[in-house]
Amino acid sequence: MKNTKQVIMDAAIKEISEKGYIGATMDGIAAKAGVAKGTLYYHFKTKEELFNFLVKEGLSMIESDIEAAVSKEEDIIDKFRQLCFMQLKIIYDNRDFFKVIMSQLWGIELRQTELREAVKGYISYVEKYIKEAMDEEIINVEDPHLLAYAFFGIMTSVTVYELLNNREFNSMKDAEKIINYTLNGIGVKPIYIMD
Amino acid sequence: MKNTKQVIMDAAIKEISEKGYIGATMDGIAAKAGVAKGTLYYHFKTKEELFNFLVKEGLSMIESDIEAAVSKEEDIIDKFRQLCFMQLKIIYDNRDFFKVIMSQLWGIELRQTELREAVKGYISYVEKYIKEAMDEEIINVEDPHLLAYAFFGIMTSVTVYELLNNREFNSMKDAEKIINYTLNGIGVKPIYIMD
DNA sequence: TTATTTGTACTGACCGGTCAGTTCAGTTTT
DNA sequence: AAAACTGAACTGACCGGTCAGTACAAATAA
Repeated sequence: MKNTKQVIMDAAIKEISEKGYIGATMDGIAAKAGVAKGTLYYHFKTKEELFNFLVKEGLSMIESDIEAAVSKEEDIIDKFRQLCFMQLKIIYDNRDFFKVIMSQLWGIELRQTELREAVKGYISYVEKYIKEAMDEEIINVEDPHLLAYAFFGIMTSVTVYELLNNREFNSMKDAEKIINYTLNGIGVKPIYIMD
Repeated sequence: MKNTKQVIMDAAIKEISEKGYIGATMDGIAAKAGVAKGTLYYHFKTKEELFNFLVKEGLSMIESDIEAAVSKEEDIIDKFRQLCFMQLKIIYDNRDFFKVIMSQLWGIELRQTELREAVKGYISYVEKYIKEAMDEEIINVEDPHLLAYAFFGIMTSVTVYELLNNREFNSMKDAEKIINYTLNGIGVKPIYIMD
């Protein structure tokens, strides 16, 4: 039998990804988890606590997965490639979790501002690699901070893409395309805009 | 005196951008609009109807604004530049509306699947321009469909960026950078990943 | 024994939606 | 001109359903 806390968290991710934080009900989560409502409150004091725990767990899991894959590579180009690829893969594999993040990123409630801080931390982590790649002259960007966000945006689009076309995202192949666009751009020849 | 329906819609955008659709209350919207709750129901049958109306209005407003700016340009390069720039500008200028869209894009409720269809339509509209730019050999992409989504993702990141750094996004300057990355890429030299 | 889980029943705050009534700028009647 | 009427816009108290969280006695697992 699986760990109850984990079962509850998976159910919560599913429920919240479908209905949003407020729309998700504790009864619904209990039903999806196949446990009694009391069990939820045995493991988590409140709905809010369940949510915060789930976010923290999920993000740190993702970060360590990426770290593991990236640090394994020796070559800096391979590292950067891995970073891009792993992000796409993990987001695709954890679509529901990512939907939870995306849907809860925008408001002014405490849980949302806290979530944003957590995401900010994650983006900084990516930025670190961008800077590293810059130092090694693999890539060349004027504003690595802005780029880290643009990067995050591209990742987002994967989930949007899959959601809007409900066709399976071919992570291997499509990741390759996106990495290619990112590195080489889409312009036929360099075009400098406005100055 | 301003049009009441418009006042209500502005208030609703503000409220929903802060609390999400379910978190937003009709009482809260009424308070923000400075009208009685009954007035809301005089103009809109239900909360859902108010939301749908607001989304439809907002998206079509954005599309026509972009269309106006883009079609004004003669040169195809200028058109593409305008498309990029206008998207960034409009999203930045209508942050709250965009937050509403982003927070409601993810669930399985009817209003959410409908919203996704609307956004899908908008992305197709952008894709049309990408294809046009391809035909004119301004840009070169293997998969314009995927690119249109990546494009959408980059736009997203603008709002995330501003939200996470609560610093003003310098739309003119930062849009330029993003357009530049998009066209030229960030790679120092072409790198072909995995094959 | 102790920790965990169950299921039922309950509470009370909150919120979408209702509706009887108000306000008031016109319009018609006398 | 004064009185009576109309209808669109608006008001806010109220009702009914929903749901987070509580309570707890009994069962099961470790």
